[in-house]
Amino acid sequence: MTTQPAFRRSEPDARRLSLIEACARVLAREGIAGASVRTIAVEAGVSAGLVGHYFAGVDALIAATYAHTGARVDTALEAAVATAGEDPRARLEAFVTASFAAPIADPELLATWIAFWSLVRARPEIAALHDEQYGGFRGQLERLLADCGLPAAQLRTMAIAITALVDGLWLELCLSPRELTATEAAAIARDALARLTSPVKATG
Amino acid sequence: MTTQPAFRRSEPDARRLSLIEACARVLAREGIAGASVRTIAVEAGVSAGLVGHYFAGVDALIAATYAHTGARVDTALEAAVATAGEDPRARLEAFVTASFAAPIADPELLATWIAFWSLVRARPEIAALHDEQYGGFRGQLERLLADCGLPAAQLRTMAIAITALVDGLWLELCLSPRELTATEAAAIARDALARLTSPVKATG
DNA sequence: AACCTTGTTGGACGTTCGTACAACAAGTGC
DNA sequence: GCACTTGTTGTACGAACGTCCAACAAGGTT
Repeated sequence: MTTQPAFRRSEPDARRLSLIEACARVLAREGIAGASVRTIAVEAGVSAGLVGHYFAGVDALIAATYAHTGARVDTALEAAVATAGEDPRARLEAFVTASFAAPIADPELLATWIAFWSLVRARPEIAALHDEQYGGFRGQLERLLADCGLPAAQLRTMAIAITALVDGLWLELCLSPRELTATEAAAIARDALARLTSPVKATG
Repeated sequence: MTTQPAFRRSEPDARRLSLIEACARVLAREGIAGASVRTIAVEAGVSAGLVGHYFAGVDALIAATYAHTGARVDTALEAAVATAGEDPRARLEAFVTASFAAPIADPELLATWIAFWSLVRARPEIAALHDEQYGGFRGQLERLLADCGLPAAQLRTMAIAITALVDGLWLELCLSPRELTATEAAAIARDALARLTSPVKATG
């Protein structure tokens, strides 16, 4: 197919990364069912044996892909918050709505997430990785909420609620983008955020 | 292992059901990676060939398991609403919090859901099944919200928000029950529901 | 220029996969 | 009690799987 030499040597980190990216593409295209060592190796343009050289198995590669993708998400979230300026309220809103725009609102991400979730129950060390990622998201949200003046006693509860809202919207957006558009999802999240964080009115 | 005859004939529907239940158990125990025709057949106590007799493949079996489990969820939700009595508000709250108690808050359900989600992107007919299940949930929620006097213009938006909230909480509850208990998830959902459905206060 | 380290290949191995099919047995109608 | 239908088994087959490893080549060292 190419006139190049049979293989080119890469720096270990670059090769690791190319395998991770290939894994993400395969997961997006064929789902976890098609994510075999061979398929991923072909996608990355390397031999099958090389995958085993860098990762203990497909599970470890999926975990690494999740970690890498999670880091990209974190970066995007931080960038969104930074762009929002100084107003705490604007920063909170930017954080919440960033999940419904590129690069986070991406079906390719969902494929990685689902593949990872499918490993959580059977693998304690993978469950720990999930807890870490989820806890980081919630922690950052708690900080933004505190900056908005939310009482400390409500921080955890409110952060969990907003995280659930964002995750649920994001999931549905990625699963059936024909039923729910990114614009609408963002609008719903903005409105729900306003309602959730406004003081409760007495019932009756 | 048994002194019974080599096989016992079952009614087709009963056999189908036993295969579906076996599939759910395998998904819960080993994840989608372990859900092969052979494994499921052993779990159901039948030969491997019989699975092919009832389902076109593992994907079709997973789809049937999803449909069956979804129907069980619908039944549980209807029962919760019926138990709540006549007050529209109580009925709405019962519907929302039912997801955080048996039989819905069950990691075994999550395994089925994740396996199903992993097929959505690559299979249009499975995506349609998801849209149907999700639409049914949201439709029922819209009816309950309408009974509570919510303006028609807000029905869709509010139902999507609440569905996302419930899904997100349920997902997190099933993924890491050590971090989030069912009781806390239900309390959060109740509180968030109250805030979401209370009139917005003018920003000041 | 000879050498060493190591990323990389390609093929071999045993296992498990999905599928197909002939043989068999449990009901059912007569 | 005999034929017929059909749910069910057991086996066999090719394809794809994960894993291993000897051989090879690229890049750095001396």
